[in-house]
Amino acid sequence: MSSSTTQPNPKPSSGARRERGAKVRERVLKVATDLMARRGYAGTTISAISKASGVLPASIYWHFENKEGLLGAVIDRAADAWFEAAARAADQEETDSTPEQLNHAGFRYVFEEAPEFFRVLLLISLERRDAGGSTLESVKRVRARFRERLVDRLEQRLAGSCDPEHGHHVAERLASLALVLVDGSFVGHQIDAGETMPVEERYAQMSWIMGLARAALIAGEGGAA
Amino acid sequence: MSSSTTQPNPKPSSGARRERGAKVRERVLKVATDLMARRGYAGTTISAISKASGVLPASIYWHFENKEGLLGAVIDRAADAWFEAAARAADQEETDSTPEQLNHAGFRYVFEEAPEFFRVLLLISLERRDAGGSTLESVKRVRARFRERLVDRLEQRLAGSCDPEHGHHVAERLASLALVLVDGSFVGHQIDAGETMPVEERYAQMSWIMGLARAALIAGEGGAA
Amino acid sequence: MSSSTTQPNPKPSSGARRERGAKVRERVLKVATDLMARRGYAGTTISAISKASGVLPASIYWHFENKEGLLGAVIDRAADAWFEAAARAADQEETDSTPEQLNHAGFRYVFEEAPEFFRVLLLISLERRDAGGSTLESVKRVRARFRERLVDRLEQRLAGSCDPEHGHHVAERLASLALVLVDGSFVGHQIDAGETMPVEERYAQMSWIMGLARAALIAGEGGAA
Amino acid sequence: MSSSTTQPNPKPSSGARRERGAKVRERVLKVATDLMARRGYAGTTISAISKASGVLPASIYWHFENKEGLLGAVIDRAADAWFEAAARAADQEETDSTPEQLNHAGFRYVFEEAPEFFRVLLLISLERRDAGGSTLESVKRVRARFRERLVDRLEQRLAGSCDPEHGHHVAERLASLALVLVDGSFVGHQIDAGETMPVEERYAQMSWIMGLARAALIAGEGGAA
DNA sequence: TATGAATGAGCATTCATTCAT
DNA sequence: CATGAATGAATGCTCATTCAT
Repeated sequence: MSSSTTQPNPKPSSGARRERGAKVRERVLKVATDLMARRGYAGTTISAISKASGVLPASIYWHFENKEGLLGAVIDRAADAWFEAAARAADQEETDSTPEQLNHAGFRYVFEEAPEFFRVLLLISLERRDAGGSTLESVKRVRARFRERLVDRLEQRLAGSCDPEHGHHVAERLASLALVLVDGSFVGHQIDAGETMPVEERYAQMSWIMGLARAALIAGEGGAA
Repeated sequence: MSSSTTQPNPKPSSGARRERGAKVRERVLKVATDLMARRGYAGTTISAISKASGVLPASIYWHFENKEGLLGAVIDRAADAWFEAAARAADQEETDSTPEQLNHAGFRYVFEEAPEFFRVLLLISLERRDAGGSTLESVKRVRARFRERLVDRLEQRLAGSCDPEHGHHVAERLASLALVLVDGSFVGHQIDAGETMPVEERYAQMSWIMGLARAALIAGEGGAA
Repeated sequence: MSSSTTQPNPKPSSGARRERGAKVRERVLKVATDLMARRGYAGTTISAISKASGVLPASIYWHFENKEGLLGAVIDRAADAWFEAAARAADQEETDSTPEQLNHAGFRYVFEEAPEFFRVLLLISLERRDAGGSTLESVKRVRARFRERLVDRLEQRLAGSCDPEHGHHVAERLASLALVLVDGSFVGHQIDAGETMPVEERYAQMSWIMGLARAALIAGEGGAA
Repeated sequence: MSSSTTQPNPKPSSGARRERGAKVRERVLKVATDLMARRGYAGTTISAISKASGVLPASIYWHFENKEGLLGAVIDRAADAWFEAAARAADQEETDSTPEQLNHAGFRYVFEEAPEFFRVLLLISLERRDAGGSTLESVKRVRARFRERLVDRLEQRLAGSCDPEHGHHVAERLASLALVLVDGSFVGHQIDAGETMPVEERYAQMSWIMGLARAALIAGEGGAA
């Protein structure tokens, strides 16, 4: 997953050279992610990336086939970071008591420590809807995989509360809801920058709703679906 | 807010001529909204707008000072449309029974009939966060005003269910939640284009959650806030 | 001479109307002279003239056939002002005692009160050397006529000092010198804005040299020509 | 001052490649000087420079930051050429007998061989008076330095004719006069293109006046200052 | 691999000018 | 006469990209 979309010249070369090359590549990727997360794809120029990273344009083109390829790599990297955050959250899960509290660590990571990964995914998928290419597909894949993981986790948690079949259904509905809540909270947070609602409160709101929904679903009040 | 969209009669003048100008202005504005909603600000070129609208670039600059100024007009127009949708929804409200069902018409309008207004607001506020200028402020203002309206409406609806003071508090929390749900649903819908969840289902999900939250808040189970 | 080069629509019209039109024309001409004297012809745009004069571009085109025609009018006006200054200086001449002191009033007028007339002539003739058209010819004509006038005046003054034939020759050489001195002093003054040499000193320098040259020429030491 | 004109070896680098770049830069600079000297800054377009030099606009922008930056380089280059001419004239000075004859070679060089350097300095300083930026300052600096050089040279020449203190004063007055005469002669020559007065005659006139002024100043008849 | 230089298409914007009212 | 609107060519400049060293 992290071995990106396009990579024209990954010659083995001498070793130390290669390491330096990888470092340059990483620096470019970081800067590109930052810029694209703030200005979008079209608003981010190669020369801006060059200036901010100190890597000459021609060198950027040595590491990535073209701007589109660089975008692919940025997306892959964001996806990786996303799942890394999910994994990190999973490690702390043991201590959490209710399923709706899962991912507190992940939530904070995504919202506060490295929001550029989520931002870039969101922004790119809004901005490049009709620009042919695989970007939108990539984002969809990330989201689908994230959702699956969520469903699994929720299913395990619900194992004791209801029978397996019902459990799976409940897990799926909760996962969908979680996605909506995360998306909505993130967007709101990006727009108001915490002015109308601090991150912690957003998290609390989300947990609260997840709790209500879980209870309602287990009790059988499923709403419209 | 609706000032820049329609220019009734700034000067006595000839009439027919001015009218044609206003029509051109409106056509440009519509095309610009469409394009910016799909490609973002940076990705939308004046010449693309020109081609799609049939209005020459130089004429576009007669109607709008800048690309930036055009963006401002686009945002104002989107805001107007937004509140128009809200008003339209309010007219149908009488027949709805529960407060969480309010805005079904508005929801459908925004999600299906004219999603570009919401899209452009969302996209622009993500894309142009650090590009100085008033765009982000405009979007914030629209959202704040929308939220206030929601609070008012909800408060009226809750009048019978609890005492006024508590009612206001409940209305505010429900409004915040509604914003999160609308944002999240919209983003999800934009990304999956209805593949993983049809619009109706998204609306049902939202109503269901709003209902749960209302019940819980009235009962006093307020979650973390 | 003041009834300019091009004038597309001088319809007789109603009288009061015509007077207002003449005022507008004059305002445009004044602003155009100012701007062209500072930014040159190419650097002065119709819309800049419009903004500075409050006359709409379309109206400017009603008074002048095109930008080139406006330039012609500007030059004519500057020439008029130039000769007006010369005439004004001639009136005060009686009190002056030596021929080299003639034009003190004119000198001050041109250098301090209305330098834009000289400036525009100078600038345009440098700037538009190879832009076909009559501008350069106009400037040459002004200068030639000014020189003739100078020669006449000087000849009268020298009448008592030497025989007519010699007198004419001396007057011509003095006139040439005067032109060089005025040009050079003006250019220097425009560049240093009086910092290295105040206007009065420049005038004194010029008078001093004119005196030396007259004495030398009358005495028969004619230099190389 | 000569810094921006020639770029010897800022970095070790490949050599042949850089040399070609420097040549292109020089070609652009030459063409830009020519055009700006004839049409002024505003009248000289980048695409005109491109067409006349065979260098693509984008390449011009590789060598110069701006049109303004290009102008700066043009001015520096003109200043260099100016002092080069002065130096060339100084070499031939030994054979000249009187101080007023100094610079005959320089005079001819500036008036006939490479008048564009003087023209561009003159034209730009008239045209861009209120266009903020350092252009006017640059021209002032060039003129000041030129004047200092003149004063030095004249002082040496006058060493035998009068005491040092008086000599310095005389030299300063003669230098001021020389500047006026050169400016005026050049402007006149540019306007009439030698029609009313051939270059040689202008030079003779200037020498004659310088001789008269020197004699008068040494004799103590200093005019008004 | 990194660098200086080039390239051609495209960008936002302004130009001089015209026309109908 | 003045005004709002249009027009097409040009402007200064940046873009993504390539190439030779």
